Amino acid sequence: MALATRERILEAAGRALTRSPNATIDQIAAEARVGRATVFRHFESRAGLLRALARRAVDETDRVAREAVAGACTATEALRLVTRAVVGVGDSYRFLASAAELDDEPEIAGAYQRQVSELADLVRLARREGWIRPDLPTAWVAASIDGLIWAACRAVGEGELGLAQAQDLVWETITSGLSIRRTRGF
Amino acid sequence: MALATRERILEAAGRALTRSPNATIDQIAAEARVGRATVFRHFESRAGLLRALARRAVDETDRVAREAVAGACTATEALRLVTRAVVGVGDSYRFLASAAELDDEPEIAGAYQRQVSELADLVRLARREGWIRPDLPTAWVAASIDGLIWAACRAVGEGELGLAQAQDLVWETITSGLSIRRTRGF
DNA sequence: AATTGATGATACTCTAACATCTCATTCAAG
DNA sequence: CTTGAATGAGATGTTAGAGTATCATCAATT
Repeated sequence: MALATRERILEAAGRALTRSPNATIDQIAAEARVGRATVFRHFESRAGLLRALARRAVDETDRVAREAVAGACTATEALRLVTRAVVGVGDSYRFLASAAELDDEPEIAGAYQRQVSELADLVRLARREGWIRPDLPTAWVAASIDGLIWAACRAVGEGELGLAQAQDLVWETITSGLSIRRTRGF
Repeated sequence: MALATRERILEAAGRALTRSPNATIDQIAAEARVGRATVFRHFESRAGLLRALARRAVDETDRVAREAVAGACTATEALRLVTRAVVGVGDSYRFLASAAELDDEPEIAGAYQRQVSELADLVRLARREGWIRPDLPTAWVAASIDGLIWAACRAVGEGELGLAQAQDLVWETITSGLSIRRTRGF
């Protein structure tokens, strides 16, 4: 049952670290209903566990994002699908936000940078398709999409919104904003 | 010069904790160009320092938000001014995002809850004025404004955007979203 | 010049959490 | 039933960082 145990520990670590980013090995072990020693049998150290967990989140995000891009004809459609997909797996990487230790991990930090810049690339393509407002800098468009995805993941995690609802709302907001449309801005 | 020193330590702590949320007292003291002992002369403990810093951020945010509300005739205008104002002081509370220790401080956690619910109140009022899209839940509107404010503060902190520019962009995005307007959405 | 208060440097203690090790137990496979 | 791998429990070592205490120094006031 080695694999199942490892998986249980990772899931428990995700939950525990989302609740409190400084969760100790003891707390994680308790959350996984596992002896503390067992955690060290599966992961060389706390840092190793964090690394594995982060790698998992990055990989899963990459996977669903690539699937989404593959299923889209236009960059705009890809952006929509990627956004939906990332909100969908957001739970698995919410803990990353406050995992300060991971800044020292070049692999993880690099992967995050890559994902952000891939999002910016997508934005640039959508801009060429004429879908992005020309008056908004690409950096801001990417940043605000990121911000809205985070807001949605948090709201889902807090139980304020359902997942499907949150996925719809994020794209609606990206597309049209929060205020009612007028023929001319107020 | 006790006051000036205390202030120096608080500012340095803000910088250090924004960089790395688990910054040690030594690192904070070094950042403030101050002896480690001096930190303990001004703050009873690390938790006390964190508390003081958080209180400061909460108070400053409250102050500028109230000023903004006072200077507005409509709830919609108040929402706009509050958003600008909070982005303006965002630097002083960026460290709060990853300060896990503060979840245990009822005073701070409560103040944050209050601010969030005050934002929701403002959203409800703006909704009555007919400015908020009726199809979006209030919780989501508040959450996404929060998310966009965070995105703006981060972008400013990273040097990707200027402060004034970020303040404009946040409101533009809240109002109209990121895509070009069409008479009928696609 | 003497006094006072704030500071810096340093040495020290203490604790929480990491990490290792041992041993008894469990449980599935043969 | 036996065997062996995985586990749980707990004892032990180790270290980083919090917090305390002391003393010399410096600057401002008198």
